Amino acid sequence: MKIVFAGTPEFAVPALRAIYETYGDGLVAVVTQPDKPQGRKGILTPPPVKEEAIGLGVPVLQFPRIRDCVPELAALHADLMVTCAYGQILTQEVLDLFPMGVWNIHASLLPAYRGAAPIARAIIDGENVTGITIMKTELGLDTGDMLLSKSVEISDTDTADALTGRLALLAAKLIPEALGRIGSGKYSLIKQGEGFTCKKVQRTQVDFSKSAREVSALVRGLSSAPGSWGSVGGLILNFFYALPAEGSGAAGEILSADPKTGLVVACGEGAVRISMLQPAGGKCMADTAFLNGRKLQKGVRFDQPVL
RNA sequence: CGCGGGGUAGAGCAGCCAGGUAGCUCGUCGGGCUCAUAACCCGGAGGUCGCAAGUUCGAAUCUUGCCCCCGCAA
Repeated sequence: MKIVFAGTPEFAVPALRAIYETYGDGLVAVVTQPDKPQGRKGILTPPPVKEEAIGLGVPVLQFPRIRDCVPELAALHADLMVTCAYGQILTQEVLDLFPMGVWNIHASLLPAYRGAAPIARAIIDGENVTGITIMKTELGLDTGDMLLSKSVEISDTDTADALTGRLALLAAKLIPEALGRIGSGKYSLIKQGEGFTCKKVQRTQVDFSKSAREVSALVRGLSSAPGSWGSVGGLILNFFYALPAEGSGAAGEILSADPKTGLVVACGEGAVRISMLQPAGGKCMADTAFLNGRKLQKGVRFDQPVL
């Protein structure tokens, strides 16, 4: 069975590795997004999947638009393709290249959270369970029939990073099993019910008028990318971790800001302790470390987002 | 040449503009007090002030060059 793997970010790396370990040379090529300029200096950075593929010695293909590169893909004469956070929409032409189909690894329990950023969305929404679904890819966005899925619990202290890591490992565990079934031809698919599609998440200014629970979920869901932030006294702070804490006050009011108790900010309902943050120009640090050097006045309020 | 912040003790910062004894908070180590502590009191250790050159009697501080880190934006 000749397999092509299409994926891009860190999330796809364990799955790629699992396929390589199971099928070895059966993994004939890895398709990934082109290197993108990153950072202030615009350094061209290869996506994680590319680096992993090179390490494994698997040929790498990077198409600016995969739909324009059907001949190159066809030349591989592969039997099937696995996609995992590849980052490009496939066309029917692409799908038709693979006799055994194109299969997608998606980080949610479909039909919930189709589309982009399912992991961040699940945390932000306060879900307590999500998972991995492996499904047949069709033209609709994550609407194909499901082969198998497995759930993972979300704790109310989870960050997107942590959850992404766990889901990536689960994906790596499931994909060999899925490919085994597909290879044997003995499998059945389940149709998806009514679902919804979510959009990409953006860097968001925290609205402290929401409840502590919601604020915490937002911060954890966007940590560490694309991030949530707030501004107080002309200072921009990126938030990495926040949990509900004791206290109450006007939304955005700093209830405590000393190195012992940490940074506690009042929300519309309850309060949150922002325990990991990053000042503009600085590194990510604990609130206690931050407060050792920068004094924040108790009672001062964080700016509310302008709508 | 996209805009901007920064590099001073293990951590986070002040000091720089108006050169002249290396400071603060936290941590750490030792001692004291307390039934107790995110408590308090006393004491100690710990620093090539990013690197190099220059100006000067004297540079963390002024000048020039270089290295590194980071926030936005893309």
